[in-house]
Amino acid sequence: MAATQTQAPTGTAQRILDVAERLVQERGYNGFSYANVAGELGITKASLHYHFAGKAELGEALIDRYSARFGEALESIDATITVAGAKLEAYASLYADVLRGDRMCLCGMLASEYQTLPQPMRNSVIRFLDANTLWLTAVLARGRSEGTLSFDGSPTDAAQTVLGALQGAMLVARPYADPARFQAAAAYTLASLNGTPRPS
Amino acid sequence: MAATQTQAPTGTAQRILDVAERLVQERGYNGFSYANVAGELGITKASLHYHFAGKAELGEALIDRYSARFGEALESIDATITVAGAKLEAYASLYADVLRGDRMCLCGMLASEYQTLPQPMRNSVIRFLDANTLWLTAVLARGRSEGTLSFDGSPTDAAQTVLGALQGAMLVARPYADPARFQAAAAYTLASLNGTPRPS
DNA sequence: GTCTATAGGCAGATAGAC
DNA sequence: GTCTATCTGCCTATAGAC
Repeated sequence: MAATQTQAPTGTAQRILDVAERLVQERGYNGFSYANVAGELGITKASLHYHFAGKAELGEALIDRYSARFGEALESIDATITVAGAKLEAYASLYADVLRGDRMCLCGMLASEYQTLPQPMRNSVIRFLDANTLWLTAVLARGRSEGTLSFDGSPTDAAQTVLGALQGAMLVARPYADPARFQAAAAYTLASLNGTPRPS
Repeated sequence: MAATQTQAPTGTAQRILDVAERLVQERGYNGFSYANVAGELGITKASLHYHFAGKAELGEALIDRYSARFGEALESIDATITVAGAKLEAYASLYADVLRGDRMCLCGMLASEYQTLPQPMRNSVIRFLDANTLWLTAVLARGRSEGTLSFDGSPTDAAQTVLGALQGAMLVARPYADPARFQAAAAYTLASLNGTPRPS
């Protein structure tokens, strides 16, 4: 806990992660290079290798930090919102915030490149998707048992559907640079979970 | 119409497109190279440049052929299926077929890489998405006016939601190499459009 | 239409000075 | 921690022979 860092508010490693994260979200893991990151930070490629052994290690650190931050956001939702439907809206707005910066979800982007990723990065992507699915599953199950949400089938299937629908809504909204397109799809998806059970 | 081609059932250009298409669907536009394609076909990179001036032109040809084939599939659905709900199921099964080959939709993959694509490819991706949205919009509007489908809001919003949900379902199913994951999400999405109007 | 040969550039990565 | 210098390899692309 010693404050050996007096000059910089954030260390170099953090700034590297910040720039690389944005580049991956915008261009993909196969669409950015060490030269891009170094150029933006005004340092050399060699310096990057001091902080992250290689591109694969940087990529792994990227996902782990992103997952941790996302996990905190989910905990924050759980701590401040009790109604299931409102939790889902807060969840969707996390995605909307990402899209507003013309970015794709980091792990949605990496999911598209999954087959080209080094194994450690694959594992981290799966962990992110699993964590999100689990959180959504819990919210959906709770909401249905409380009678505020309504859907057929298992909560897990519904959770996977919601996760996919939000990721896909970002995917197709980005070429149009139109956040409203995401908003409409997100609202539509969540609306299908509201209300009383459908008549059979 | 002269049959100057006697040996090969399909020309070299077609086989280049076949291989490149699969590679882009599996690995993305930034994840494949001329060397990959040439290697699989047993020809040289230089030969590729005879058929396609550059990677950008190959990419454009890829999308245009894919869009044409997809358009034919949609026409086939229109010609053989009359019920809106069944049309949507047939549409979803087009995606399921793609996913079964461990592939992403070509244009879903390219949508993720949109910001790195040359302009002509961007235009072609947009055309694909627009064509799909238009087709879905017509099916959804017809289904609702006939009373076989039920949804709130504009048919266009619903169409964009369905398109995103299916693309996203492929996106998140692929890391798990689990087509059932897509099937569940697709079924769930389409089911939300069925039945009688929800009670308010 | 396919080849060999090669250009010119950028990729990720390393050694070693400061 | 950051630098210069350099390596090796792959990338897209072209010229020109066959």
